[in-house]
Amino acid sequence: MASLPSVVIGYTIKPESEFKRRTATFPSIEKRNSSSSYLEKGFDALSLDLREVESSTYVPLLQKCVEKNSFQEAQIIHGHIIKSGTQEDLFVMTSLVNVYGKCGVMEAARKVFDTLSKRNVVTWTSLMSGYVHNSQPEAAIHVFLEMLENGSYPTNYTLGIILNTCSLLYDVKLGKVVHGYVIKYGLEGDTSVGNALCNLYSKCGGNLDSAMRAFWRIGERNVISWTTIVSACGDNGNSAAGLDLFSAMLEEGIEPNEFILTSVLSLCCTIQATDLGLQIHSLGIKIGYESNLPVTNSLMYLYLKSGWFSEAKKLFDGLEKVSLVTWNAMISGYAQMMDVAENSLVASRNGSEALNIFLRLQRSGLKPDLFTISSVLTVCSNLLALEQGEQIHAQTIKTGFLSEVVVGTALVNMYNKCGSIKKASKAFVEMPSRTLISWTSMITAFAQHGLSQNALVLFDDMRLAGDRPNKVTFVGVLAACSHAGMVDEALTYFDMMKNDFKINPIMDHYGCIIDMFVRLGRLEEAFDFIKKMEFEPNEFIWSLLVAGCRSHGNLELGFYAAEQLLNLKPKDPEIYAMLLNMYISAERWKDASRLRKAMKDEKLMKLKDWSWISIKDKVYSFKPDDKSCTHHQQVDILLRDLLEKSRNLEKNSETEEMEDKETRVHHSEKFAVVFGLLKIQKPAAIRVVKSMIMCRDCHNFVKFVSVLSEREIMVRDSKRLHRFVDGKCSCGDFGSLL
DNA sequence: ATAGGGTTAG
Repeated sequence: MASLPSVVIGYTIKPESEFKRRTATFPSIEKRNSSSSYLEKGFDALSLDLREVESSTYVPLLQKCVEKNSFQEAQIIHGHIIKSGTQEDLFVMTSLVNVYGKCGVMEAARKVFDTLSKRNVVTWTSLMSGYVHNSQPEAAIHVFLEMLENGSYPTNYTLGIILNTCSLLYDVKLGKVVHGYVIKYGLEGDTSVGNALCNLYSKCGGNLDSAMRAFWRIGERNVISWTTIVSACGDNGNSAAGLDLFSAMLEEGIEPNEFILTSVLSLCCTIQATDLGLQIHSLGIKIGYESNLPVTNSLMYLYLKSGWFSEAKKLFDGLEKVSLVTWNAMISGYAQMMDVAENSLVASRNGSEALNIFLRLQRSGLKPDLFTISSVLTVCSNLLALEQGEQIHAQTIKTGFLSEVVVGTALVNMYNKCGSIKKASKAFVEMPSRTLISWTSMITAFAQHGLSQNALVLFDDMRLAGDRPNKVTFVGVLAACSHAGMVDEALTYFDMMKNDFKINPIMDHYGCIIDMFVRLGRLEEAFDFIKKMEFEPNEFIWSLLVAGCRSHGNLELGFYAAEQLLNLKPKDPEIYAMLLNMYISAERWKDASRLRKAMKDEKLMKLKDWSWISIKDKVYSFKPDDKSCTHHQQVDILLRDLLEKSRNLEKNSETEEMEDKETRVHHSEKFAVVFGLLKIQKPAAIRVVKSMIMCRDCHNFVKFVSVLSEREIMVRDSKRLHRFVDGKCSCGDFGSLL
């Protein structure tokens, strides 16, 4: 490879006078028309009668094989060609090289090529194209050099392929050398060269402007040019520009095909331009792509991302054939729905459904790819289904997607969310390469587990590795400082983010700082910081302050913050319950009973309390005071026993509440945790997901159980993850609690 | 006869 540029330069450098920006004249290439009745009937090479085929039919027949991607049929036609003595026909043999390459069998393509007694530039170009098509850019370059040595001159098509080879190699430098050659020969306006240049600059230059320049220099932009620039916009984070270009294309009267429709729909998906997507859907129907699979897949992604689940399901049900992308769309769609589900029961159903679809996909005989795996791992993290996640991990070791960054990052997240920081960091260390997102995931994981020092060291490593942190990375870094109470460091990083990296703080950054002050009991400073924010504090910010004020006994500020919460979410039963508990612990009985009456009148007493626990491949869900579960009696006995023991232990420190503990309704997580104790063998941890925030009583209870049972217990509630070990919770008792 | 496409992680 090292010698390559000089060879290319050696080839291109000629006396100045020879260039003069002439339009290249290429050796004229004979054109030939052919037609055949076989093609109209739709053909099947297996039933071809050799005697009926004329040599002029071979080329279109082989063309059909390319469309059908049928290596087998191409081989049969190859047999016919040999028997009929047509193997000296350059057109036919070039087609054959092309077909074999397109079917992914480069050995066959090369073999045919090597037997040829004469070749022209199209034959060489076809072979190169085959190597590019099969991700063997080095081989393509090699063929190019061979071609030059053989005295053939490249055409615009050859140069296009060479430029695509440069894209595959991420070799912009070599690409620019070729670009120079293109300019000298005045070929920038050529469609295939221009398309390839546009592709080169967007794919590996990361330079949308250069891509745009190349695009607008094309004399006759075809639908491929437009597709290239439209997806370039998407790749470079300017989806809106891509959508504008698409309408510009329509105005130029160029008819869209399935490729540009899918590209443009994917842009709609990234910026959630659902309305525009709808219009494109109807356009697609109008011009005959209603049952086109890739277009339908893209529409499904769009609708699922927009939460239009029934539309997506309609499309899915209407499909006669599905592809892996279809399954992936459905799985990632269900995974996304988990995040926005109204309660955790719905979320768990979505998760189970996603895993179900994963099973159906595998039964259908298709092989999952890296996108499938990363989606399924995300589902496992949301379900806290460590066992399932580990199984997928094991499966991935076999299928070989483990080296993919996307999969590695999904593994880090899965292990982290399931509470296993050791396995998360093992997965991280084993990744062959890392992206900004991988680093960020691991930094955040360390921060969440209270391993602040590790998080900050990793942040330095990341910068040493040359990756630039973004706003999410800083959320992790600030969370690490907050957890460790490192006030000076936190403020330094906060300034570094703003000044050195020019990142404007988002709500989450303020959240970390405020959380830090709150944990330290520096409530006034927390409040000052809230007042300094350039936007209105959200629910998360106020609930941090409420939690801190309760723990540190600043009632006045606490009630103020709770009021702000109620302003933001006026009818939220969770906030009312929290306020009620605050009145009770402040012994403001009058306020408490007034509030309780208001809650009854407004029907705000009903909390959406669900918990669930995932064991093996099943998800078990629980309601408050649940008597419906399968092992109700055993759960009930053990729960009573544990409650009894915990009461004895804390008898003295207990503050009397209005409700009688004997008759009170128990929240769902108690049942889920006890069920876990019964069903999950030691020493495995117990992982429970809960739909609302934990209350103090349950928090204390689980702390106690973690001591008594000597088990690690995790409860992920609607606000944060609580990890109980030896009677201590990772939230440091500063998590917002009811 | 040679050129192009869709999903993705915090």
